[in-house]
Amino acid sequence: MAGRPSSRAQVLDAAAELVAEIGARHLTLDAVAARAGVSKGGLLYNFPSKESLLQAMVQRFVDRQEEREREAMERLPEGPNRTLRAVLAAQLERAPMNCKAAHSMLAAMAENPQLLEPARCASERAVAAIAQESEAPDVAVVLWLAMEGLLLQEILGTSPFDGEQRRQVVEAILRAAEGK
Amino acid sequence: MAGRPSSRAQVLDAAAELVAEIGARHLTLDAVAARAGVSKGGLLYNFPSKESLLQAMVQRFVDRQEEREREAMERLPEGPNRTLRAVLAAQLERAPMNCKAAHSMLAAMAENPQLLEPARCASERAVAAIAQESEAPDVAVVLWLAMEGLLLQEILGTSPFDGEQRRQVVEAILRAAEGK
DNA sequence: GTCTATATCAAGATAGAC
DNA sequence: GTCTATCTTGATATAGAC
Repeated sequence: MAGRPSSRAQVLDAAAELVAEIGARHLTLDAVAARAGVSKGGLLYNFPSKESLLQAMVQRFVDRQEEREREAMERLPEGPNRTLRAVLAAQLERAPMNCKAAHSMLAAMAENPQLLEPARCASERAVAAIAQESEAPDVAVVLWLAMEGLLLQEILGTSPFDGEQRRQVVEAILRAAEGK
Repeated sequence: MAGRPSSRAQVLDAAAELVAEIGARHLTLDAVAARAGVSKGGLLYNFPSKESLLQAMVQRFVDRQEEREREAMERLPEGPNRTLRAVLAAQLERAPMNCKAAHSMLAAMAENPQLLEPARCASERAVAAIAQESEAPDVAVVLWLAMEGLLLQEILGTSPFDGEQRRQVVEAILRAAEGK
């Protein structure tokens, strides 16, 4: 499935970057090809249709997200809400605006809302794991939702927080997850 | 600015409904005109460009949201976090899937991310009001974020909750806002 | 103020050479 | 596996009648 790095990775990166810059509706195969440094023909060899490109973008985003969560899980000390803290750390502790990849979701949504199904399933898995391990499942899920809210707002560009405010909010979420 | 009801309201309703059904990228002027029962020429008389239509959609969404918040504010008893509770009630206590109007945001975002600026400003106002009245501003903002997360996930179609789970989460958020 | 054309162009996808 | 055409459609916007 992920054989040679080839142009595939380049194309997926280019597409994700472009959405953030020009809006999901203007994400054209021409623009993606140009940005990725391949021709439209070459692009369509790897992804036979625009939908298949968007599908791959969503899948890669979900895969990477879960990988970051596993990594965070391993380096975190034991304690209550370990999974929750891992998910929060994995998603929150990156530069606010460094979430270009997340724009993949918007492009997919704009083309065909059903393409986001893999993301919905990933959320289901995350919430199930978080709720199961927690002594206060409701609180844990609310904290997970707050993180999602912050991230989604940043993707949409509607976050009302400046850098310092964001830092404070993130702190508050993480603190609550530690049970303080 | 909002002179006669004319076709404007019909058009805005039709457009918002359509996004949810066919995806932001397929929201065409033809489709909007057909759904609204006007011709494309008639549509373009009211909204001289697609962007101006989307701009109006965003503005109306924001206005209605703040209006609901004011209404909720009036009917809520005094007590701690009154503004927060009003905002939460206004946004959460409607049918989960009855948020067609919210899809206006996605259509605008897909066309031009800058069109969401009025929404960002509205969030800024909301957060400022919520934080100012609260004795624990950080907690209040986290709860607001959780609500935003739930709503945005529902708009995107990535919410992992079924009806009963959603009810529970909403309960948990509202309870926390009451300081319990 | 609303309609019916129609000009114009952008974008997805195909065909076939290299 | 990547490229350069090219076909075809669909969508924005304009012009001008009613």
